[in-house]
Amino acid sequence: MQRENNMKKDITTEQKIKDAARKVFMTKGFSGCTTREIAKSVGINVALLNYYFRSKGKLFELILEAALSDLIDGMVDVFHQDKSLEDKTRLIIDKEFEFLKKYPEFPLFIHAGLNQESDTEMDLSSFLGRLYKTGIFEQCEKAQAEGKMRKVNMINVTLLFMSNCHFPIMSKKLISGIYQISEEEHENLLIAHQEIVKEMLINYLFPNTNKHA
Amino acid sequence: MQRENNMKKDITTEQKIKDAARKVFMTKGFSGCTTREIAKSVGINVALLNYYFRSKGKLFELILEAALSDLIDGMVDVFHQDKSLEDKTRLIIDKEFEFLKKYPEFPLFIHAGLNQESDTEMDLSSFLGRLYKTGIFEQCEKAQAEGKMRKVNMINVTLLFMSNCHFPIMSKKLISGIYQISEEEHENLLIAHQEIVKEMLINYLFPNTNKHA
DNA sequence: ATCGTTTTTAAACAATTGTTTAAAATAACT
DNA sequence: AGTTATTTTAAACAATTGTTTAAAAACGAT
Repeated sequence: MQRENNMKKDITTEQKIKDAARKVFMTKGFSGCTTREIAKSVGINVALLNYYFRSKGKLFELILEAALSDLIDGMVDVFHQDKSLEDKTRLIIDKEFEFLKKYPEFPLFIHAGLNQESDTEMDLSSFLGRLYKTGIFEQCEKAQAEGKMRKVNMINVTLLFMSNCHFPIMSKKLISGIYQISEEEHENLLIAHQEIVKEMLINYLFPNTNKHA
Repeated sequence: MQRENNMKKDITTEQKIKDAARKVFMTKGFSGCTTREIAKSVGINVALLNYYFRSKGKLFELILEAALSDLIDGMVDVFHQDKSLEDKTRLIIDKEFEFLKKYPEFPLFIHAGLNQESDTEMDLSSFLGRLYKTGIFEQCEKAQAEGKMRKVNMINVTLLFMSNCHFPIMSKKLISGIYQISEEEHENLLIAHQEIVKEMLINYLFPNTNKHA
């Protein structure tokens, strides 16, 4: 009965901790930060952190799982719409770039987080069901059977999308470090890249409907 | 004069530490491991670690820099050859996949490592020169002027290559977790993906010379 | 063998870590 | 009001952290 009755300060302490933990974990990683750091950023005592969540690890697991859920949510939102696969492709790339520009630490956090967990392997199987329910796989199968979409395994398709959306964001330091470009130049780079990825993926996945140039 | 005279046990202690540190840092990250853990894996005392390298941070910086150098080396090797851009494309993708399958932690280590350094921002400018000296940029410029290569900024090209080679490897846990596939299935997935990436990038970058299907 | 240098170790350092305990403050309920 | 349950805190906990100090061991040259 911790959640039901907080109408006044509609942001509960538990939620405040989660928010702060998310921010800190995202930027510094699990072992890169301390519980005291999180507590301080909320303005509470360290012990309160273990009062709500049992341990640092449990809290981290919670944040990571929520982040993964957000990731799937973004895809599900688009898949669920009544649009052509080409439109969905453009839409999902735009949404992904927009989201990731806002939270650039997201991809690195996810992957580093999944590799950190030595004890409990996180169960990701539930996410597949949510994707299935959008009907995206059937839509692709149908398009592939009709020759409108290239016959590529859906896991490979997923990989193509994620690779070309997530990596450009997470490689900011490497790319701008090697090519010696400013913050602003990197932003423009990403804007251009977003269009490149859209065209490349559409050309590759739907070659027949898009013979141009 | 630490290096010159070790003909007997041709692997010096300093090098043994570096090797062990590389392995540990790669899999656990900077703050995910301890100096004692590294020392133990070498079979030496902790103090010896600070005797050769001044601190944990210094050692990490060294390892990270070496890894980045390896990354560039792989590209330089291919760029330097006397081959068509299409051939170089295929070659570099094959090499990259081969290398990354051997060291799957590599991409995550690089990016997490670059984001860790709060104190000293690593200088990556030297790498650009090594790429320039291969003549790859001129070769691309010429091909672009002749209409043989799509007019895309070279940084975007770099991004396309790295995205599609590095991300598939580093996302292993996420992908095989969501799609519930085994180790072996993931290996096959990567083998298929390698070909997909090759075809997609060549089709996109060299559209005129490769109109097929 | 002996002396000086380099390499390696054991031990200790102070600081920080995640977590727990017990008490205080706040809120809820009657 | 008073009593109970919930929330929050201060303090302490044992363990671990990166690093240093001083001594020992191994080595090289004479």
